[in-house]
Amino acid sequence: MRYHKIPDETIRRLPIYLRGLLFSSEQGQQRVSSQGLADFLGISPWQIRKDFSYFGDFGTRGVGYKTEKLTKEIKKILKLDAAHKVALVGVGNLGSAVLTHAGFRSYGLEIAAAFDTDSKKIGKKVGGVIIEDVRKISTLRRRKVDLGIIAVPRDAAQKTADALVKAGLKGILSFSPCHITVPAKVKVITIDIAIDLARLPYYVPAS
Amino acid sequence: MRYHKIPDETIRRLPIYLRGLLFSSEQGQQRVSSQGLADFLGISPWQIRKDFSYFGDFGTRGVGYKTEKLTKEIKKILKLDAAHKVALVGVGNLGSAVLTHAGFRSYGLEIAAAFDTDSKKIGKKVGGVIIEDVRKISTLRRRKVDLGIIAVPRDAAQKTADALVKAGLKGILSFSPCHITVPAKVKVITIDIAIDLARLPYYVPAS
DNA sequence: CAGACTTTGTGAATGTGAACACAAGCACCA
DNA sequence: TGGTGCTTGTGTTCACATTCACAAAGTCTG
Repeated sequence: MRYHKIPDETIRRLPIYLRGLLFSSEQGQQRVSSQGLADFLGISPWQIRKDFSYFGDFGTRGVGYKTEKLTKEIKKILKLDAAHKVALVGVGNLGSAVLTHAGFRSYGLEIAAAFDTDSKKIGKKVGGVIIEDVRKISTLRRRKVDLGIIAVPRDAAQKTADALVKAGLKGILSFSPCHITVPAKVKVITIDIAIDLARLPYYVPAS
Repeated sequence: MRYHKIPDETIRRLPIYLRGLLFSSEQGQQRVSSQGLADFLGISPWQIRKDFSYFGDFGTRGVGYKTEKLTKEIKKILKLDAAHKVALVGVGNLGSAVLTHAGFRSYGLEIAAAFDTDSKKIGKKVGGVIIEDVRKISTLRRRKVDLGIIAVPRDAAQKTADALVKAGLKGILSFSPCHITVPAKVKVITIDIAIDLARLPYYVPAS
C-alpha cells in the first residue's frame, strides 16, 4: 500500500493516534498493539492498521508497535518533527482560553504571539504571551511563525485572515462562524462550536 | 429521494445552512438560491441542493428558496424547533468562554446551568449563569436539560460524562482530549482544539 | 525445532458521499 | 400563449473510506 494517495481521513486521525501513543508512553509502555490503541481511542483496530499501512511497516507481527518509534514516524508525517510557532489573533474569552490551553505543547506547537485591537489589552500578558497590536501582524513573517488561530468576531474574520496570509502564514485555525476565503496554498480549518452543538438534538430520540 | 437514509454528512452541514439563512434573513432577503448560499458558505451548489432533496421539495424552480420557510424546515429536521437547555460542566478558561459565547442563541440553544468543583467559583455568576456544585448535576433531569458541554480536565471527563448520562442527558459536546464511552442512545461529539491545530502543518508545503 | 499463539499488513468487498449533467418546472415578457 | 431564461431536483457516475478475512511473520514454550 506504500504507493497510494493518503486519505484525508487518515490524516485527520493521525493526531489522535499521537494522543494515544503519548498516553502509552506516560504509562511507561514501550509497546502498544492496534487493539490496545483501539480500546483507548474508540477507533477500530483495522482502521488503525490500515492507516499505518499507507506509510509503511511500522510494527512487528506478533508483537505490536514500538511506542517511541511509531510516535516519531507519525510526527514526521504530520511535519510535527520540527517545532512550529503559532500566532493568535483576538484575545477575547475564547482567545484567552486558547492562550492558557496546555494541550498544544505535546504536539510541538508553541503559541509565540498574540494580537488584539483593544488598546487596553495591548501590552498585557495572558498565558505567558504579551498581547500586541494587530497592526504588527506583518512582523510574523520575519519571526518564523507559520500557523495562525483566529478568534475574532465574525465581521473581522476575513480581514484578519487576509492579514495573516499576507504575513506568510500557511495554515489557519478559525473559530469564527463564517466561511473564509484564502489562496489555495493556504489551509483553513474552521471550528464552530455552536454548529457542533446544534446538530446534537437531531440524534436525540424523541422523548 | 425522499425515502433514502439521510447521510450523516448532510446532517453535519444543516446547521451551516442555517447560518447562511440567518445571514440572508438579516440582510432582508426573502429568497435565496443554492448558488447564493454556496458563495456565502463555501459549499458547492449541487451539494446544497442534493442535501435538501433528501427531505423533500423546499424550493421553487426558477426562483430559489424562501428564506423563512427553509429556515423553519431545517430547524424542524434538526429538532431545533423546540428550545433546548444546555448544561456546562467545568468553568475554567474554556468553560467561561463557552458561557459568554453568544452564538448558541440563534439556534435556540440556551445554557441554563453551569457546574464546577471549585468552591471558590460556586455561587459566582459567569455570562449570566450561576455556577453550581458538580454534585448537583443530578438535578438536571427535573430541570428539563437535555444537552451537556464538558470542559473539564482529561482525567475528569469520563466521570463527568457518566454523571450527565445518569442525569438523563441525551447529547454531549466534549472539549476534553480523550475518548468518552457512553450508552448507545447518547450521542457524543468531541472537539479537540489541539488535534485540529496539529494536522495543519501536514498541509503546509515544504518551505 | 515444531507447533501453538499473537498480531501485523493488505487485497477485496462493501458502503458512503461528492460531482456532474440535465430534465423538469416556474417566471417573465412580448 | 409561446418562447426564453433561470433555478431546482435527481439519476448516474465516480471517488473515497471502512470493514472484513486471512496470509504472513514474528514470539514463546516444551
